[in-house]
Amino acid sequence: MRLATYNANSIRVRLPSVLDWLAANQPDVLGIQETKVDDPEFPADAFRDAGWHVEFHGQKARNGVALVSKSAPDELVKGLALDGEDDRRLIAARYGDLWVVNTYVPNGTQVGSDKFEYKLRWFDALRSFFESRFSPDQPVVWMGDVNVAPTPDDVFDSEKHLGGIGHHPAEFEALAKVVGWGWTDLFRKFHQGPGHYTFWEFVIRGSVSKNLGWRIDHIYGTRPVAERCVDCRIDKAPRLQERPSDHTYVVADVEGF
DNA sequence: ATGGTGGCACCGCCA
Repeated sequence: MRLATYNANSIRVRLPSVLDWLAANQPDVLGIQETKVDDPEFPADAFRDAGWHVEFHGQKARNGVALVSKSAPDELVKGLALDGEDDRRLIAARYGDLWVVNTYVPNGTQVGSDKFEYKLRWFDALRSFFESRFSPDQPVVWMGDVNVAPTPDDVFDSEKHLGGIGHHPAEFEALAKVVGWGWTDLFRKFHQGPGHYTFWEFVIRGSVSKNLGWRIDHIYGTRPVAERCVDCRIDKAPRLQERPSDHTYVVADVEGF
């Protein structure tokens, strides 16, 4: 089973490169975040014409998530119950024995803002989601843009960014509470140390070649998944050099399922 | 170098 995650920052703009990547890499499930399109406008036919199943939960202009897969999901969940809002940041599906949860965690915009508080509450609601629906003993994958670089190794110049958005102790704590439910960071099972990033500063020229980045796109597995995970790697998006705002794919290979 | 880019909306907002 090959699993992958990708922040598209507009699925309509990235559609050709995503279809190329799917054909070349043949994942069983790809989770996409920031599709930025309302469901009626989602380019579903393009995926289906290429032989993929696709499920999506989006909105106009921002947020939005999708799951592309080789086989059709057996169960589907859309949205995270929070403040009675129509959440468009979570989509989850069961493929046989394996559940895959794909999330786009709120960015938070600015430390101390209402959006920052919302981000922290969103993490709390996500932990409740996992608690109420799954057991850490069953095979579950959680993937997506977590919008937090949780350790000094996960962002360039940690000292400079500590206390700022994406690298704040309150975010570390909120993410740790979710991870503490029973998740293993699959990338860190295989790679340690600094410099492994999935997203680069988009307003600094040459940020990609200077590796001024963040590791904010993660794939987690419960123990049954982590035990069978044989590789997890970062695969730079095809047009990354031209478009530093592109995130990259994170790919995990798991035996079985 | 306290700058700068990109997508989508709309005449700014968000990342």
